[in-house]
Amino acid sequence: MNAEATLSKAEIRKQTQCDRVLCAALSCFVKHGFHNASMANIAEAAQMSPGLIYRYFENKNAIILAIIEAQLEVTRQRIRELRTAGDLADGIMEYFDTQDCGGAESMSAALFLEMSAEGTRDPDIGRALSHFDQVVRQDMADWLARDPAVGGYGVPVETARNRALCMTLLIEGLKARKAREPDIDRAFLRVAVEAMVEKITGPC
Amino acid sequence: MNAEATLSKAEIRKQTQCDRVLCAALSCFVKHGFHNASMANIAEAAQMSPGLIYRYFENKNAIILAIIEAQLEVTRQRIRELRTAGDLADGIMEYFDTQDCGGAESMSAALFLEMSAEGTRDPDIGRALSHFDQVVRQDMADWLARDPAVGGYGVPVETARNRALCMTLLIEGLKARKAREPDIDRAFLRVAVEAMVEKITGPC
Amino acid sequence: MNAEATLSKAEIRKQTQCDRVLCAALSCFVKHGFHNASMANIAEAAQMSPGLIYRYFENKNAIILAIIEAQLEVTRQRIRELRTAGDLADGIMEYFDTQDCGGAESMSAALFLEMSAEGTRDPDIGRALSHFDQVVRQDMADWLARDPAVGGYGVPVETARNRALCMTLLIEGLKARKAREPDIDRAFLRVAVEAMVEKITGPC
Amino acid sequence: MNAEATLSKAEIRKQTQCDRVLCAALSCFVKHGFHNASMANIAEAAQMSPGLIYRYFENKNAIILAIIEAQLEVTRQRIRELRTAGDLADGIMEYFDTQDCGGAESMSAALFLEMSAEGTRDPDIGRALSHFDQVVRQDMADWLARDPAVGGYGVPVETARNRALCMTLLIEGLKARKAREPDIDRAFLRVAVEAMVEKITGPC
DNA sequence: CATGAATGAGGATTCATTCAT
DNA sequence: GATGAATGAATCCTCATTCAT
Repeated sequence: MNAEATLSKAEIRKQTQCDRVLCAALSCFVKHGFHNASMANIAEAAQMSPGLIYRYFENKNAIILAIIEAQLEVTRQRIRELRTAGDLADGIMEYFDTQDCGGAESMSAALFLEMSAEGTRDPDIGRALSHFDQVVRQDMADWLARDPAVGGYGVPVETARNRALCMTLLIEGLKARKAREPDIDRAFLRVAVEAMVEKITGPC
Repeated sequence: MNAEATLSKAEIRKQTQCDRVLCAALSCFVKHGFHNASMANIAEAAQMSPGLIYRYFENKNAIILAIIEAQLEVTRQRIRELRTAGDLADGIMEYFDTQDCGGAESMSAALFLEMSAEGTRDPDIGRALSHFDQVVRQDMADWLARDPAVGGYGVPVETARNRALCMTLLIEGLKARKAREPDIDRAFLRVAVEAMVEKITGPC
Repeated sequence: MNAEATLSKAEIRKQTQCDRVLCAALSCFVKHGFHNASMANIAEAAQMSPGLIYRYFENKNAIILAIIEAQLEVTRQRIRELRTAGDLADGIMEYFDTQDCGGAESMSAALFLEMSAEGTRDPDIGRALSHFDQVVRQDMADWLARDPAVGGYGVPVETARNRALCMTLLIEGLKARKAREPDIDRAFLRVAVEAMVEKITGPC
Repeated sequence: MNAEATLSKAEIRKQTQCDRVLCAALSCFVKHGFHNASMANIAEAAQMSPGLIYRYFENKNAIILAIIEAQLEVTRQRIRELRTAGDLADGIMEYFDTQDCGGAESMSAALFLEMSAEGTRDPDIGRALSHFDQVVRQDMADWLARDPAVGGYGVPVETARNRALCMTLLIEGLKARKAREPDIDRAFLRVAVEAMVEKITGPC
């Protein structure tokens, strides 16, 4: 019991420290980009020594891996919130608007793109992203298939996964746009999003 | 005449060398990513000494800038070809299929994403991409607005630009997918693309 | 107390390391010249890795800047010693004799000239040298103006600054000579110095 | 005769080309400093190809050597002109005022210092400077010793060489000043020069 | 003669990672 | 656990010099 409590305390500590690193790393990656953010930058942002980071993460790559994994939960939560939003177009526009909120809770569009590219080269990252997408798309499909009475769109199960893929294409298209044209006229963009959303939620 | 021929020869040489560098650089960037490809890599791929590259390009950055500009022409040409393609969905699927053809004629999806992210940090790249998008989207809009008799879709001019934005979102969404899930079931992906395309070419 | 001691230890370490770099750099600059001394040379002389130097100095330029500043103190001290020297001509001859003592405490004549030239091109160095000269010339003027009873020469204040300039011209002339003709007959040189010194300390 | 004429023509050509390089090099060295001026800079200034320079000079060092030699004549001429100047102080102030005349006929103060430092490291340059000084100082001595009736100062031969050394110290001191404090108050400087000159031309 | 493309070694600087304290 | 000094390989870029044309 005593031992267990001690261990637990240690584990909590570890978790806290990991979070601190992750949080700092995310904000550095967002600010400078993955390749230009140095471990020294991260250490400073996390208010710890560079050496200490290596107690919690094997190397720089492991940090990015952990960030991707952590994003999975954030994203699933966001999808759950999408369900309760009045309008899907609004919900999806959020992906354009909020993705680089100064805070550290979410990847910026640029970092998202950078990671996607990195996954092409680094198998670990590739796998992590693949898993991420798998889970997220299933969540989306489940939701689209759900009965409208409980906030779904009643899309037939067999189409739902395809519509989820449409959503993915749309959302990722939006992220690319956000990176390339952050000041695009929002109203104009929304019209485009609405058109696509109609197709996603519409009849087959 | 002689002088002209001499000058011309020198200019041809210069053009050839520039192309060699661009070609080599593109393949290195595609293979290793922009940040991980070193000038030494590029020099080796171009079969020249590192120093020589600097006779043709001011620095590493100038090389991607040139690549982006070169891509503009490739892309406009591709759009022109889209017009003659029987089916738009097929044409757009090409963006998924052909983007990292081993050769050096085209950016891979990953490099496209990387550049988009980079444009966020580097103003020169940002400007180049912005110009790229501007031109390409206008080309698309023009085409969508053209009369069906000449291979267009007769979309009202005022909607055409918005539909062009939809196409952009779709195409960039596809590029992200290509990077993250290169082995996705093509048929399944095509269904999604068709759905979106319908919206783009359909009635208002 | 403990914290204070720890901090102090770190600062001492930093000071020691800075000194080590400065010392090594000075000896490299003296031996090879500023432009031909590489950071690798300096690192080797300082028995550290090249990278470590950058923990203590922002770049190569910052090193000479620091050397110049350090020289200011050395020079002021030398001027103070001049006062107690029996004969000013002897004191000034020291500038010819001791300037490239093997050790690292002082710039060689050659490095002095090199820095003076460099100050023409690099504004930071220019400013550092300007400040150096300002302070040193004032010290000299103060001393010349001081009452002979306390080791001065009783030169009227209004002339003292001009006589200080004369001393500067003489000393810098000597440094140039040292660089160009290190083996000049000392006795012969001393005669010349004496002649000039007479003018500096003599009546108006 | 024909052969001789041809040879002569070739030699004239060679001389012209050498001069062009020397002129260009001097202006580059003055502008950028010896170490920062590249052969490419010089070639551009001389309006010839880099390769061609090597037909006339073995390497960069040989250029500086030739410049030093060429300066000897310029300097001797200047000394001859000094004789006719009404006032020696004025003549010497010229060394401060005209040394970096935009043109290429004369070394800037900075380049003079740089060369002096370089002579410390490069034996060839060292020898060239040594010879330069030898000749120049003898010219000065001769002049100081000459009868006032023919524009000299009638300084006893045995003192004249020493006074010439004084002049050298003064002139080189001025050059150092010019580099370090180009905007010094000229009137103030002249007072100092006058004081020293008095000693040089005065009675023993 | 003349060109200027080409070389490749060398320079300053950065940074992920380690390890003595 | 925590520090941060230390390493050293790797990066981008420059430039004196050569040589095919």
